[in-house]
Amino acid sequence: MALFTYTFVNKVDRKGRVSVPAPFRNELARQSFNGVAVYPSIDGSKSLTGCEEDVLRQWSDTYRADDPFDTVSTRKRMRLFSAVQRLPLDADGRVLLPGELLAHAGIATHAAFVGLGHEFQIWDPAILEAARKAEQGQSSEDAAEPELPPAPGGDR
Amino acid sequence: MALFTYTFVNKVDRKGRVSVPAPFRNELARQSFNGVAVYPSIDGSKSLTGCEEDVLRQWSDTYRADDPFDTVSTRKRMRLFSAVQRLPLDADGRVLLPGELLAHAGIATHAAFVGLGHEFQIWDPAILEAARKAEQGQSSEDAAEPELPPAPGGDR
DNA sequence: TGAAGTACCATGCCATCCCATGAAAGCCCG
DNA sequence: CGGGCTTTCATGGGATGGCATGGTACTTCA
Repeated sequence: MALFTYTFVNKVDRKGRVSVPAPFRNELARQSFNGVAVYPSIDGSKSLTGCEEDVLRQWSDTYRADDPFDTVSTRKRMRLFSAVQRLPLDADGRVLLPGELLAHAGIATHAAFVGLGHEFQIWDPAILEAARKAEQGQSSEDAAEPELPPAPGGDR
Repeated sequence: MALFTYTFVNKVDRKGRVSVPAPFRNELARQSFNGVAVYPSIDGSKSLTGCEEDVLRQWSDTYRADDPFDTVSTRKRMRLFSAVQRLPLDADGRVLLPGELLAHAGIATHAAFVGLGHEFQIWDPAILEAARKAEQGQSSEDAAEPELPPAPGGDR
């Protein structure tokens, strides 16, 4: 299974093309589909989420057991799956981000690929920076959440 | 599980390459990925932390089971994975430390590899020395903590 | 025929690979 | 016990290939 780490900032050209960072590409290459599934992040942030097709399939399987009358499940599935685009990688390892997705994430000239383990997000660098600052301020204010554990395992 | 001990000081060449100490390398060789996972230390010190990639994989596997709508999980994963870089070892047992990581740790010409058991840290030798001194002064003040044993010599 | 999208080609930088050097430690054999 | 040989490491430099990026030609559909 893929493992995405680190944050890479690449340039978006006039046509909306971006190079997917080579380490991410290598992870994606382990699957059959030569590309990436991208959709607006569901955590409400101004960003996109990218992952392998397999991850979506796995989630779909867990929802399959839901009661067909469960409207919450339906709403979640709509939010999750209805906007997913499968973007193929070109010969040079780039994807073409549709204007719709670029607009959602507020991306203009640069895109930050942020590794989140089994998936990753795509941000406008400035917006990402602002979100990080906000997060930091918040966690030091409310002090409800303890600092990230230095040891593996920790507080999950 | 790997066990990292002792402190080694190695040189960083003009390209940013450093030899990982052979004893550390032998510990890392027990896993499948021939490399190290490195990230800015979470304790806030001007240093980097290195560990096995397998540890990251374990973390990622446990997070994968989380509900995609769990925003807390997403925030945690952002903090965990977005700054972790997986550095491959070259044929001579060296890694290339990216400029960003070098800058964070204030490393210029030399890097001190400090064994911490299941993980290790990478410091600029001078900053490490200063941190040890500061620690010593502090612990002699409150006298709660026993003295940190004086580090056995610097560069081999 | 024009515009948009797609495939292909070109370039420059940087990381990776490969080889060489030197020092130190361990080993073998006398 | 001692001397020489071999191996392991750390370190340096040069060359090659990958990767990010920009541009051009071609195709497709309106």
